[in-house]
Amino acid sequence: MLCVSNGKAPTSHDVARLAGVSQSTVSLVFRGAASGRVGERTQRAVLDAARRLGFRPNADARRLRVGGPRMVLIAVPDIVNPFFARVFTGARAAAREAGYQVVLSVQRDLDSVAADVAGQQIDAVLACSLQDGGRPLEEPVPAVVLDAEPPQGQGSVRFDIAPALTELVDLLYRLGHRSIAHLRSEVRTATFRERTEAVDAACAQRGMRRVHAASALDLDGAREAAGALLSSADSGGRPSFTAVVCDDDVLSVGVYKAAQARGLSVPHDLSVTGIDNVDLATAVTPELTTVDLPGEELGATGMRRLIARLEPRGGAPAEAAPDPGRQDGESADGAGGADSGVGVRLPARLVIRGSTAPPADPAPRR
Amino acid sequence: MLCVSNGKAPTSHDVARLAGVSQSTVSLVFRGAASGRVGERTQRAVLDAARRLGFRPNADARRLRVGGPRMVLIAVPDIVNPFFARVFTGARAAAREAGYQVVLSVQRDLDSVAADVAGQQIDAVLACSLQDGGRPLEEPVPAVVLDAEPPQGQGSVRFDIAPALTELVDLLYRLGHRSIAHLRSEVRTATFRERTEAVDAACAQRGMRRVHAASALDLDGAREAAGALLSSADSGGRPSFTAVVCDDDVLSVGVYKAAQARGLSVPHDLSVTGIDNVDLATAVTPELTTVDLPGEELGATGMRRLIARLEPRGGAPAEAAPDPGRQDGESADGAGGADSGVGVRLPARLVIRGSTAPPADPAPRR
DNA sequence: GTGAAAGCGCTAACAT
DNA sequence: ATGTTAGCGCTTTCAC
Repeated sequence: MLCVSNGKAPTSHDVARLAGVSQSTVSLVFRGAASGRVGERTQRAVLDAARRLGFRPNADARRLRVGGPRMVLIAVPDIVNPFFARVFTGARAAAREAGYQVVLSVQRDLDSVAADVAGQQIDAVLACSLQDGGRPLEEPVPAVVLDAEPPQGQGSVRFDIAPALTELVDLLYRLGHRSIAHLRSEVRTATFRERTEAVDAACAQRGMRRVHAASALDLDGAREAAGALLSSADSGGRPSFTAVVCDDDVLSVGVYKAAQARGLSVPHDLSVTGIDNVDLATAVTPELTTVDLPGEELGATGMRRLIARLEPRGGAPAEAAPDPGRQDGESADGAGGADSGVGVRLPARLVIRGSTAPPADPAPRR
Repeated sequence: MLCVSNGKAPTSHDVARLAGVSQSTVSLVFRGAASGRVGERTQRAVLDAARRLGFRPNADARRLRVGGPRMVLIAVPDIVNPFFARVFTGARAAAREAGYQVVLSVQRDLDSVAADVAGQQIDAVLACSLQDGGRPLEEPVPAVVLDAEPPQGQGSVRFDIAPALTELVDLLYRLGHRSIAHLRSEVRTATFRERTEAVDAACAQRGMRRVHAASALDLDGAREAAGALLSSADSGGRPSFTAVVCDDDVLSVGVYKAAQARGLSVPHDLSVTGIDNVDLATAVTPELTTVDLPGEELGATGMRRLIARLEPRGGAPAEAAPDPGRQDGESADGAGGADSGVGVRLPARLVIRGSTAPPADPAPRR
């Protein structure tokens, strides 16, 4: 390719000059609007010149002119985590369906997300599972948060996890468990606080004993935490509890591992449960009783709500107030335009599998 | 917020008018270049007017003027698959380190990727695991492909998987296995063809018998395929092989499940191996002997090579040929500028865990 | 300290 | 069938 190498990328003007045509002809050819308007020979000449220069139309200039499709940014803390990947997938599908472009931002703190928003032409933000305590996003960008406390009047979609967790504790109770452990996540977000509250409440209501431990959300951390938990024995070298309720499927697998290392069998010696229902849950033996969290649906629902806010009414409101100098006074309240029902909850569903069973007899086994 | 609602987004001009200043002052304020140049009062007035109008600077216009940071697009077929997520993560990290922005494209076919490339201002493409047979990307965008046949002179980074697989088969051989099954992926990409070739060659070399089956890359498909494989029994209701080599960890879990359903114990009755070394591999019992595929490293290496091609030399070549009319003649060869060593291979490593053991005695167990 | 003016590369009327 | 022209919204000298 003919490398101009004067440091700047070739423009349609350069192509026009090389091809011996005007710049607008180049534009016509590259937009595909050339059929019937530009001659065969000319088109070929343009394409040829473009190839030789390595010309690529400047997308920024094009968008500045025509106004590109709307873009929404989806922020998740960790795309390797299958749960977030599913949320992203669901949100992305809903966005595309509505004709929106999607950009992904993998970022833990809100400030970095804000930077990404400023750097690109973002029309709205869908933020998943952000740490508590962040301010909303000082920019006036419509946003909805997923799986987190709604920062202001921002709109949120979360799981309604308490009923399923109550049901889960009740299942354990009916199986005969009277003392359980709760392996919690160290992460301090709203959803995990809610899980703790739900488990605590359900136990209290049934008069069940309950001990705690917290762990990082990975296999190694979970194994370690679970090991410590199981070692806190009191009755003849066996733990004081007969079931472990975990905040996440990964934690449950850690418990499996720790139990196994101690010669405890799941579910015979120890019942275990998780939350999430990822692939792991059916890969392990016995398969894990868990609470299904439909991630795709969370993402899709959030995205639909966000888009609904972006497109105020059914049609385009033909009313125009061409006087831009008018005042409105009140700007303190509802900067984002609070719509009805800020804060939707999606049902979580208990999935019963083989990891829960009646507790073993006091007689030591093995 | 004072909603102008004439259909168009407010511009810096609108803000200027409302604030009673000139447009360039608004620009100064919004770039933060205002300190010492614009008065306190004026700044406040500008910010205020902006807030009331809901003004957000147009990123496209800004980039058109200033020339934004370079962007590279990373294309993967499925972001929920943890392997691709890891590749993306590695590539993204390498890109950011070099000051590049990253956009993700989750797309199976190359044409959709091309559309994404055209829609945004993309300077380069990193494409992972694309289906065979696609043309390179007709646009003159520098690209490198990951885990796939390099389409042209495009540059590629792949795993060198054959040595580890040979080592794996050899391990099985030394443990006493003489007849194995190979559970392959249905997906017909270069990497899976190579896996088959490596396994076949290693078996042939050692005079081991080998049967085949193919499966979709998910748990259900794998369970089914593995079930069929195990049912193809010949000697007293037991399969004719004593080990199953799988193209992917997920397939291995399917074999675990199918074996379990038939009362076969892993590794006692059946040795099983995988490829990938995802979380699943250590979650199952016994832990899976597998071939580790460092996804992050694949992504990072590919991205570094791509960026190296984007930045030709150490410094900026001050030489300028201001005559744009000059010809160069040859454009047929090396359109992308083939650099040394198109086609890097990253080592894959055998990880031995508990799922491989000597085959059981002919005497039926259980 | 603030404003006027010249583009960035492209598109879309409107001429020719 | 092709060329001319006027911007899109912003940044950035250079005057005042």
